[in-house]
Amino acid sequence: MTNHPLLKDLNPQQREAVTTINGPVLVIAGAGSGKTRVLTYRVAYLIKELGVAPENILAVTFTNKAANEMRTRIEKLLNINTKGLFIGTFHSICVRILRANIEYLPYEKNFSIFDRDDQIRVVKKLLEEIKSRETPKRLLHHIQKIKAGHEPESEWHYEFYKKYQQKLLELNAMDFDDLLLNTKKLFEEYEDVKNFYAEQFKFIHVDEYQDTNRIQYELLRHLSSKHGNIFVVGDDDQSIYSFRGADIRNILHFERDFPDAKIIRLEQNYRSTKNILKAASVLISHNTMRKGKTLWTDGPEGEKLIVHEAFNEKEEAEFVASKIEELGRPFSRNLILYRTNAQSRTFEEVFNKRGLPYIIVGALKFFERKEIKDLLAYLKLILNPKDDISFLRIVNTPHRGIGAKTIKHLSDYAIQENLHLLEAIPGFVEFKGMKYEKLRRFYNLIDHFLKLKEKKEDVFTILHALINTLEFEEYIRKTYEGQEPREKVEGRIENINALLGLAQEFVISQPQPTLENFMEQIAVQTEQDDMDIEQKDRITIMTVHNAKGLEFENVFITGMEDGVFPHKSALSTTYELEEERRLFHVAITRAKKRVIITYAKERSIRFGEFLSPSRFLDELPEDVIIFDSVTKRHRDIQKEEQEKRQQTELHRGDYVYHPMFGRGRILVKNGDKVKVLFTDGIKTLSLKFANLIKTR
DNA sequence: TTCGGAGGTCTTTTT
DNA sequence: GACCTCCGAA
Repeated sequence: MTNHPLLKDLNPQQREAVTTINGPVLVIAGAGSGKTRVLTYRVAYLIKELGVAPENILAVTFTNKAANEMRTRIEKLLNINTKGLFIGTFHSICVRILRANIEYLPYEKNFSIFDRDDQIRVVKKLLEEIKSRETPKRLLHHIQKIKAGHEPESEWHYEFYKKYQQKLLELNAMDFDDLLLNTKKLFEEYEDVKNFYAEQFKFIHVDEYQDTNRIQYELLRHLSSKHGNIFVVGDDDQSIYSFRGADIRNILHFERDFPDAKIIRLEQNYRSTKNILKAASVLISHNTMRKGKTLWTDGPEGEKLIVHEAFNEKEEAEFVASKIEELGRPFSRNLILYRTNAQSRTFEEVFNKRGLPYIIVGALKFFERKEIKDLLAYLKLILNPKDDISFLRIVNTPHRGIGAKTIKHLSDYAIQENLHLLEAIPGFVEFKGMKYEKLRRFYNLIDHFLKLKEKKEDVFTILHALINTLEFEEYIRKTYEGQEPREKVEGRIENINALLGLAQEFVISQPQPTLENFMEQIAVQTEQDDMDIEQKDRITIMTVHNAKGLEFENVFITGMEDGVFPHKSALSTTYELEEERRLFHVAITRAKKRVIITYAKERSIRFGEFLSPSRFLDELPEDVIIFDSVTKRHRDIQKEEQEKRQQTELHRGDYVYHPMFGRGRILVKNGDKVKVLFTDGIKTLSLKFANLIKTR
């Protein structure tokens, strides 16, 4: 059996992982150790070699993209159709289960799924009624914490959470957390339902186990309660989602939670050079909360990691651009990473100026674009007329002269009559008279589409008619022309067509292309994934979080300053700081050949304040990194300065050093202000901000 | 009553 | 720059 052709391209540990079928298995898979391969081969092995029916296999991935990739790979490997196989994210699988068992829940089958934006709107709406100093974002954070099983911070927070849940129920809507929570509740309250799924899923696989949260863990316990064949893959050193409730203890305590679990370590790395691995290993060894493992490779030693100091973000981007030009084509070998999305802008500007092709992944995802969200809000309202949040979003988009006052009056009437906003319109107009003709027209518009939906028209027909009726393209043109460059406006139009294309594809590929089924798929599909399949030769730019699972020849890790990376909000506790370190570890291990790290002395988001290099840079082993010449000079000078202990008093006539202007001499000193003669002229500087260093 | 412009504030990561 | 609030014009 171990000679099966499927197994010949696996190393001994990978093979063991693939062929250990019964009972709980934890695979600790370091970066680049072939964990995706193990997962796909295992599923293939189950089907092909052991004759397991695809519908008895469940595979949970972290993103929809990963799910699609896995499915494609298995199909290639086995040359079969994987229709019956359950592959998806926790959220997409839960939606399927909820919809199939909706009669047990206080929701209707056409429930809306609220994303973060919708959630904020709900919280805001509730806040209007109560006066509070809390911001919607903070409150939402509290709500999510409570849902994740944390103790509420106060009775008041708990009360607010209850109100929020009540509101969602009224709107026939669930947020992302509810999808998981309600599934869990369903399993706990109806044993038959639980047993049905626990019976069906004889073999359970979970990818990225280090980033599962408590609810997901509990769901897995329920699902594995019959057969106990649970196979999880993860890397505690790559756990980077605790802010969203991921609980690293799930992976750290796996053996305790699932007794007799088999642990398999994949430590051979097939991706990076020795130098890169060494940097990553030494860095991560500073963490205390880890299972501990050592990655090794047969590969070459490779180049050292380069560190470059830039004066500001502009120069940082210029440096990266020059380096990429120097390395030459193909550009697609290069990945640029940063900690926060806000850092993307400078790269965009500089690359545009130089004519370098690039793609920013995830900055503004397809389904988060305004024009797409507006259209989806129409579809959501048509699907679920109780969805007041979507109603409010589009009642005056495109503009139809329905402003805040009108809405307020309608809303008062709706509350008084205990109706939802849309259904309140006819009565309200009758009651208040012709003044509200515009509302009536809006009602007729939606009503028309409700009828189309009831006639079971397909989603393409509905969306197409909607875009035409709204004259949506003209609206987009009118709104943005003159405001934005032409390509950007055309981009918006293209987005609309892309959504239409998606609907068309759905109609062709699905046996029942109803609005309901389309929205089910769309709601949990938050990436731009399939929208951008074109293979072009361009640089990839994204956050480190987005880079998980990817690999590139050259990786630029930018913005390595204290306060940016590690982020300033994560400096106070060891727990948070360790997560930032794992994040940096993820960044480094994306690289196959080269790692280039940059940091800036100044950044416009924190203007006037000079930044210091990230503390993580000091944790990298000295023998595998080199500072480029400019950086080295700056660092030497700073070191010298530190040795001399705190800044010496500066006087007229002193020689000084400035990070951008270089060496100079103080001509005039007046309190905090100094005039300094540099090689390229006289500058007036503030001692507080300029960070002048006395040299000589 | 609606709507657009001006001016102020804040900015982590995402299924 | 995204988002909010405030204010004056239509």
